Amino acid sequence: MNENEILSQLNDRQQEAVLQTEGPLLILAGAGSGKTRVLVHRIAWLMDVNGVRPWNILAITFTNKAAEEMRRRVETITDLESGSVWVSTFHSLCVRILRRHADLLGYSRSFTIYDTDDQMTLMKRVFKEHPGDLRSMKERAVLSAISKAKDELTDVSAFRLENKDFYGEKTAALYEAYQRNLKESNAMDFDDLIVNTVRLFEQHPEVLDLWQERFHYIMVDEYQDTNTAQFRLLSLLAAKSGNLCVVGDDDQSIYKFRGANIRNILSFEKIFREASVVRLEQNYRSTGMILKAANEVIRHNRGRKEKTLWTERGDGEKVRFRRFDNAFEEAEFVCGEIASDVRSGNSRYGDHAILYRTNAQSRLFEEKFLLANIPYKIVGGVNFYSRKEIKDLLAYLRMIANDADDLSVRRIINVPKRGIGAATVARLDAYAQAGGISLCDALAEIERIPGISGAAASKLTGFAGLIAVLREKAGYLPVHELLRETADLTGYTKELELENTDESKARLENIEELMNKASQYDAGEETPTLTGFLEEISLIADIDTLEDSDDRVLLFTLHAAKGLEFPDVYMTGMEEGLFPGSLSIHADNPQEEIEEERRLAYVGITRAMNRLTLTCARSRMVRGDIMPMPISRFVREIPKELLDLGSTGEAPARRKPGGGLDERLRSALMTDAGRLTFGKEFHEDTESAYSGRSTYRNPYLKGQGAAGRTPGSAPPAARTPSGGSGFGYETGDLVRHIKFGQGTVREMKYTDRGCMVTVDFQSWGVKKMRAEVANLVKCN
DNA sequence: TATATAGTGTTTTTT
DNA sequence: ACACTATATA
Repeated sequence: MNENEILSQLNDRQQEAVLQTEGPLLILAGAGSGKTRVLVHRIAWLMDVNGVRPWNILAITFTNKAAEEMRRRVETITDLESGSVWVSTFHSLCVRILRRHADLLGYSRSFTIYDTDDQMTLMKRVFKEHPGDLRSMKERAVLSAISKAKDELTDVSAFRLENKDFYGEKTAALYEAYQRNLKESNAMDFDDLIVNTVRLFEQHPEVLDLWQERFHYIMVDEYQDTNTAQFRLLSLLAAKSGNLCVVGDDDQSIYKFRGANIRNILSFEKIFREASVVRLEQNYRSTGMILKAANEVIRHNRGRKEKTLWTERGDGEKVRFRRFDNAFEEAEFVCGEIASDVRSGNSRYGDHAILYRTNAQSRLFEEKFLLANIPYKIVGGVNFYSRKEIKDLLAYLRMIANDADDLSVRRIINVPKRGIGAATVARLDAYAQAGGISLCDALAEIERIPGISGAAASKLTGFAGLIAVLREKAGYLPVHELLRETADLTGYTKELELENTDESKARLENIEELMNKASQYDAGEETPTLTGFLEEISLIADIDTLEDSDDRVLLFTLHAAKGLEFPDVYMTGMEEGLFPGSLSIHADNPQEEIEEERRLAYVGITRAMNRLTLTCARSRMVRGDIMPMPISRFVREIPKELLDLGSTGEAPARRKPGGGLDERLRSALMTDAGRLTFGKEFHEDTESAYSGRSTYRNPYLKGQGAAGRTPGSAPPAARTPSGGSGFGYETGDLVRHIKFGQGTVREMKYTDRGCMVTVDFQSWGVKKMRAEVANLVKCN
C-alpha cells in the first residue's frame, strides 16, 4: 500500500500514531479505539513507505491468537512478504531467543518448560527435601512469593537481603532450592523464560547487540499488563534504536496479581523523557449506551489517566439488568435468551459471549447448554493439558527429549503400574543425588545401586529398556507416531481399555485428541521436532486455538475475554462477594483491589458491541453453602437511565433488605418470567438448532453421527405430553442424544417439571433428563 | 505394594 | 462441592 491508502483508513489521532515512527511513543488507546488497526497500519507504513525490512520489526502481543490475527492483517495490506515480521508473545519471543543461547546460561537447548502444575509438584518435592518446621507454610504461597520476586527481577541473594524475617529467610531458602532443582532438571518455569532472557542480555552484551541489531522497531500491545521484568527486557532491546512504541490502556490493567506494573504505563513519559503521547478516544465498537455505562463505572476509579470514550454510533439499546432467585435460573435465562435470539434469525450462536468472574461459574451454563443442545465452548478453565492422562504421556515425551527432567521421570516411573514402589524410587533417587546425576543416568547403572534387590532391579531394567526403545524411535518417528508408540508400548492404552469405565473411555478419547493435536503439529510445521511440540503446548493457551469460523456460544472468565469483542455480551454473577470478590472487598488494601475489579468490569462492559446484559442471583452456592448475594456495586454505579430493568422492574438502587411481601411477589414474577422464556419457546428453538444452522460437532462421538442431524430429518415431536409419550419415542425404544449417543429408554415419568426420561446410554450409562430439552431422537 | 476410606483444606483471575 | 492426603488394611 502507498501512503495515501494507509492514511485514508485512519482517523487523525490514528494517523498521528502511525506517522510517529521514530523514538519512543506511548499510545493511550481506549477500549475499541482501533489499536490493532493502528499497529497493523504502522507496520505496513514502516515496510511499504519507509522501506524497513520485515525482519527488523518486532511486535509483541498478549496472546498467540492476537499475534496470528495481527500477522494475518499485516499480510493482507502490505505489498511485502510479512512472514519475517516477528509477531509473538513475550514468552514465545523469549523461548526463541533462549533456544539459541541457553548454553551461555548453563542450560541445554532442549530445556523443558514447567507449567503451573509442574511448579507445584516441584515445590512439594523441595518441601520434602527441606528439613525443619515448614509445616505452617504453604507451597502455593511460597510459589507466589517466588513468582512475584521473579517478576521484579529479584534473584535469590537480593531476595535474601530484602527479606530478613523468619518467613523471609525460609522462603529464600526454598527459592534457592527450587531454582537449583529447576536448573538440575534443565527446566525453566514461565517466569524464568523472561528473567533468563534479561540475564542473558545483561551478562552477554554481544548477544544483546545481536538482537538489538535485529529489531530496529519494537511495538508492544497490551502494554498496561507488562511487569517489571518484561519492561526491563523491552528497555534492553530498544536501547540502541530507541524505537519503542507501546499501546495500552491503564483502565484495562487487570493482571496486577501476575506482576503487571501499572506504573509502567503511568510513568512511561518519565522514563522515556522525549516520548510522544497519542490518545485514541473514539470508540468504533460499542453503542452509546454501552459506552456511557462503561465510562460511568470506570469514573469511580482514582489514579487513572483521565479519558472519556465517545462514539459516532447511535445510543442503541439500554443495558439490560436481570436478577434471579438463584444461579440456576440465571443460567436458564441466559440460555433461553440466546436460544430464542438465534431462532429468530437475528444472530448466530457465535455472536454471543457469556462472561463471569470465576471459572467455577461456567458449570451451570454448561449443563444448560448441553441439555438444550446449544453449541458452546468454554475457554480456559480446566486445561486440557492438565488432565492426568495427558500429563502422563507428555511426561514420557519430556523425559525422552530432556533426560535431566527428573520430575517427569518420577511422574511416570510407575505409571502404568509396573511394580516400582516408593522405596525403590527413593533408593534410586539417593544414588542419583549422591553421584550428582539425573534419575535417567542412574537407571543406566542399576546394578551398582545399593539396596535394590533382584526383583526391583529387573523391573527398573525393564523400564530403562522401554525408555531406550522410545528414545531410539524418537530419532525417526514424527511426534504423533511417537506418541502412539508411547501409549502402546508403555501399556497405557491397554490399561485404560481393560478398565472399561466411563472415565477410562473419556481418558482414551483425550489421548486420541492429543494425538490429533500432534498430527496437526507435524503437518503444520516445516521442521517438526519433539521439543518444538512440547514447547508449543506449554505456551499455547486455550484461547489461541479458538476458530472464528465455528458458530458456538463462548464462555469466558472476564480475564480471558480481554482483547475480544462480541455483538451480544452477558456479564453474569454481578454480585457483591463474587464480583467484586470477597477477597478484594476484605483485602488489607481494599481500595486498590476493588479498583482492579472495577477495571475488570470495565473490560467486560466494553467487550459488547450491540447489546449488553447484566445478570445476577439473589443467592448462590459458595463452597458448599447457600449465600445471599447483594447486587454488585458495579451495577449500581451505572445510572438508572442507562438500564433496562425488565418488566418486573427491580431498581438496583433501592432494593429493600430482608424482602417484604412486595419483594417476594416480585421474586415470584421474576421466576415465572424466566420459566416462560425457557419453557415454551425454548423447545421450539432447540428443534430449529437441530434442523440446520448448527455446526456443532460433538467431540465425544467419532465418525458418523458426530454432527447434528441433517436438515429436514427433525422429528415431529409433539410437545403436549398428554396421553401417550408425545415425544416420538416410548419406553424400550432406542434413542440417540447428541452428546451421549445411543441408548435405550428405561422410564418416562411425568412430573410438574415436565416429562423426565431415563435413558440407559450404551457408552455413558444411565442418565435422567428433561424430555423437553433432551432432544432425543428415536432410532430405527 | 496397592487400594479403600476418612479427613482435610481450598480458589479468583493466567502466560 | 470437590480434590487431594494420610492412614489402615489386604
